[in-house]
Amino acid sequence: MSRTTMRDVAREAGVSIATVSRVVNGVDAVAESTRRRVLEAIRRLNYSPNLVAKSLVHRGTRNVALFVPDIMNPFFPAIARGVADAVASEGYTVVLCNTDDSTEPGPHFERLLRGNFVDGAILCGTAWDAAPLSELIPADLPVVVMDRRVPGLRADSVEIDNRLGGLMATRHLLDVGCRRILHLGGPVGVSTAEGRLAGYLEALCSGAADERDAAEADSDLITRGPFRAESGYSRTRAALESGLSFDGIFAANDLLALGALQALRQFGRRVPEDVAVIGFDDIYMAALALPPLSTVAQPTYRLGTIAGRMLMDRLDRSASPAQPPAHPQPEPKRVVLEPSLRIRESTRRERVQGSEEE
Amino acid sequence: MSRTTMRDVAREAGVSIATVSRVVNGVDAVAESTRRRVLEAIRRLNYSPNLVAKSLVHRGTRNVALFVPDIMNPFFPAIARGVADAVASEGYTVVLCNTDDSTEPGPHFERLLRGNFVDGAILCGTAWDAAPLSELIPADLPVVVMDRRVPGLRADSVEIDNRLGGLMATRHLLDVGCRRILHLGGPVGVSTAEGRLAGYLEALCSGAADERDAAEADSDLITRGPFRAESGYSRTRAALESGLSFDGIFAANDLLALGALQALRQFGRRVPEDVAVIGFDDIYMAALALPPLSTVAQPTYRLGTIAGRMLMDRLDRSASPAQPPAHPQPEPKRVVLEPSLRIRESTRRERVQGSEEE
DNA sequence: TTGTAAGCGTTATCAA
DNA sequence: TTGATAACGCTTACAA
Repeated sequence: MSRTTMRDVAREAGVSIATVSRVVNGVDAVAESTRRRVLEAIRRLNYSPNLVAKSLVHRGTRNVALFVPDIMNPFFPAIARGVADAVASEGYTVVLCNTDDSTEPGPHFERLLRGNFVDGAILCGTAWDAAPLSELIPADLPVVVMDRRVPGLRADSVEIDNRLGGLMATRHLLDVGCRRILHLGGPVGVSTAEGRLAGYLEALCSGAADERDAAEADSDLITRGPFRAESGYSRTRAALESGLSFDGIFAANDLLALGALQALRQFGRRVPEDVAVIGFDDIYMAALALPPLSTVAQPTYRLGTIAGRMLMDRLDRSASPAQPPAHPQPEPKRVVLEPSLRIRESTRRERVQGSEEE
Repeated sequence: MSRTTMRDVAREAGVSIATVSRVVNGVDAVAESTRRRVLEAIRRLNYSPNLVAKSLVHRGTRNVALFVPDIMNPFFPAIARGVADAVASEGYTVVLCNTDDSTEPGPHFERLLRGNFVDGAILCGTAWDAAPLSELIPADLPVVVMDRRVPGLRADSVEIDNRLGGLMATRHLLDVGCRRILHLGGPVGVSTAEGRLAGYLEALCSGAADERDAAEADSDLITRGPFRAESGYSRTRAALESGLSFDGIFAANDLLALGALQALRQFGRRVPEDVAVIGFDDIYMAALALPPLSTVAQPTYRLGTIAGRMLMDRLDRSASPAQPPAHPQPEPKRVVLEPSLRIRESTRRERVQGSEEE
């Protein structure tokens, strides 16, 4: 009834369990004849080693945990795939957990990380504070944070330059002639949202210094809320109904922008003629939108592979016996990638002035 | 340096390791005073139990494996989420593996299923044969198959009625006046693709019996190939270039349909006026396409939750000590869901005759 | 109510 | 080249 074990194989082959272990792992050197006998017994019994037992001895499952807010959100599958591919090359598999934007690590986190079920973890887009995290994460378990930052957490991180992205988006809108740009911002306190807003403000301020008629940085033009399409829809609708005037929208992500597009269409505003719209992320729906949505692209798959690699590096290091004497753990690494502008129909209109940029 | 164990807690609290186990698991009854001492020691030492060791004793990790072709394919995230939610309610987590349409189970499969790293598995859209699978899958490890069927494998399964879906799609096209319907089929031998094609043929044959001018079932109108957008594009383009005449397209999935839309646009064919197009799956991009794509919707999230639940049921059963005497394992269950027609712009034109169906 | 000790299925050390 | 045997961290009879 139960699965066959090494003991069974040993009995079948008439050798000790230690010898079976040796041939299974290919260590030590076994006489060719016994080796053959053992292999034969393994085949006959259809044996395969129990990795849980192995993990107990080695103190390492070859699993890593990946936490994302929601795998159904089109931003995350490519990241998940990137991580999976990166770690698969070292024989690791990924345990996927949806956090649903919970404000603190849940039971899954506890179970996996503290229960030794994974050797490392990647936190993507989580909204958890550094304090509870640092307390919960075992000292010997490497973690890499991506997308959102977790200020104060001592961990490797990968992200894009969100400020720069916000700057690029807003400058582009200014370039195509927008003067009053509505910002559909992300949640307050979330690093990605804050960065994009900072870029927006920076573009507006430096823009005003130009000779061109100053674009306005009006606090009425800034709204904050969840990164969801409905929120983009309702906030744009509210702006439209309140009679607020604006000729451009910079949405902090594509979902928000898609919602905005819908509201605009409903109110008979033409895009890009009446209002130009740009989003952030470049999820594939962006290219398919009506009209196709300009956006600031993130290299999601690559972000995933980088995070995966960083984790593998830490794992290799902690596995190697030779600890450098100075720091037991090297300083956290931080990689910041540059986003890139993807211009499509939603902002394509004749330039107001100069500034060639294709 | 190493993680704190029960032994440490026992020493700290001045009790035996068995007692610590008792209070951690809340069994047996411990004197309130010692219980408090143990709890206090746990807190001081920041102890949490090692689940790998626990799994070894209990012969069960609370993990299940989910195999999908590619989590980046928009059809799968909702399934993954459905599975995750269903199993999370019983304290299970999911290990995600991308199979990339490999023709046989890879090392991950071996590792996870045979290495006792998961208690069960869900195979979604895999293209593996029953023979290697049944040999590889341990007898005591429940598996549920979804999306594609694996003929000959003794396992629970969840799927939609693909033949019915093909029938509905084709009938709808006939209803809006199409007479020569190009079928962009999926790969040969894949159950979903075969089912949809069968429905297409059935609709055409029964349609011809009507008094209405017979729709043609021309073998030139049937193409087969991978479920990918590029394939839909190139096959449609080839049909267009060869001068083949058709006034409707039934694509075996949305990705194929999206590709077809692109080719049609490039050749100046109007959709739906010149050719009506319908897809299959209802991935969210479908609604955002240009024009919005009619399609046969699959309840993906629900498919996932059902598969997850089926697996949980098997797991509960195998955990319970009371084995029914007759069959050690009850017969495989099979649930087949009905797809539903989602009509959008890509087929919206005046009906040719009767057949109200909104 | 508590402790001792025998597993769970491996690996690894030490003798033989 | 092989075999005992003590871990790995926990659960669970069985005794006390």
